[in-house]
Amino acid sequence: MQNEATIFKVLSDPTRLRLAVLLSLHTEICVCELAQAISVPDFKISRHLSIMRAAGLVEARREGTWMFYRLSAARTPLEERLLECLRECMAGHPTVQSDLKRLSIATCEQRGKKEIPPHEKPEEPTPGLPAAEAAMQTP
Amino acid sequence: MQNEATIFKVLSDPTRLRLAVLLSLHTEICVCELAQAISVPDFKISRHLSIMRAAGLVEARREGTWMFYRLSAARTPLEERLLECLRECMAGHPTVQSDLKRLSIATCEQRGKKEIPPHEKPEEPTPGLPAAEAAMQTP
DNA sequence: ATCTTATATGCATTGTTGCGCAGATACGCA
DNA sequence: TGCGTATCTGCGCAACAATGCATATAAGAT
Repeated sequence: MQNEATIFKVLSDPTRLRLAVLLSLHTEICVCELAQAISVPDFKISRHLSIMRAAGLVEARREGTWMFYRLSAARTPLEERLLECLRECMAGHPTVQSDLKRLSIATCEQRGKKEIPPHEKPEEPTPGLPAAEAAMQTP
Repeated sequence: MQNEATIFKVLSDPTRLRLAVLLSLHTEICVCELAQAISVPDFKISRHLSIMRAAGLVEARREGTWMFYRLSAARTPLEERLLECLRECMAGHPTVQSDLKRLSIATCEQRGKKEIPPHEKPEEPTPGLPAAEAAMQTP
C-alpha cells in the first residue's frame, strides 16, 4: 500500500506533475529543455527528476553532457492507468499548454546559444517571486 | 495545477488512500466502521476524513451520532478517472481486501450491545465489483 | 438535568518536504 | 592538461504534515 501511496506522492508536487505530463506527451526530454519548459532553475528540475527516478517513474539516458529522461514502462495496472490519466486529462490544461509551447522553442544545444547574445538571455525573475509561477496559477 | 496536485496529495497518504478505496467500493460508511476496517484510532480517521473533505473528495451526512462519509461526485475528468482507478486497480490489493473483511464485520456498537442497531446496517459490496469480499484470501 | 457513545479538534512533538545556494561531478573539446 | 557546459548533490532553513493525547462538541437515551 505504501508503494501505491508513493506514486501519488510523487505526483502531488505541481512541478513533478508538470514534468510527468510533459514526459507523457513526448518520448524523451533533456533536463535543460524541461527547465526551460517549466521556467524553473535546472537544479530544481534535476532534484525532482531524481525523486521521480527513485520512485521508478522515470528513467534516464545519458548522451554526452545531456541527460534525457523518459517515463519508464508502467509496472502495475495502477501505474498504467495513472499515466493514461495524465496524458488524457492533463494535456489540455492551460499550464501544460504553456509548458508545451515553451518546450517547443527550447533548446540546449550550442547553436541555440550562438544565436542569442549573452546579454539577451532571459532575465531572472525577481528573487522574491518567480513571475512565471505567479502568472501561471490556473483555475 | 495546484488543484490537480492537491488531489494527488490527498491520496498520497496510505491511510487516506485506503479510506478512498473503501469509500469507492461502498456507497457510504460511518467513521467507527472505517476505524475498525483500517484498524486505526478513530480520531485519526476523523482527521484524515476532514482533510479529504476539505479537498472536496468526500462529503458527510449526519445520522444521529454517526457521521456517514461517501465520495463526492467527480468534478473534473481527472477526478473521475482517478476514482475509477481506485475502484478498478486497488480493489484486489491485499490490504484493501483485509480492510474489506474487517469492514464487513464492523459495527458501531463496540461493546455491550451485540445486536444490529436501529439504523440499517452497512451495504453490501458494490454491484459492479461482486467478488471483492468473497474472493478474500489473505496472501 | 446527567450519562454514554460517536465524532471532531487544540496542542505539542516529531518527521518530512521543498527551496536556494554553493560546490561537486561528468562529459566533450582543444 | 585545463576550460566550458550540463547535471547532480550536500547543507541549512523554513514550512508543512502526521501523530498521540486530552479535551470539546453533538446527539440520543435515561
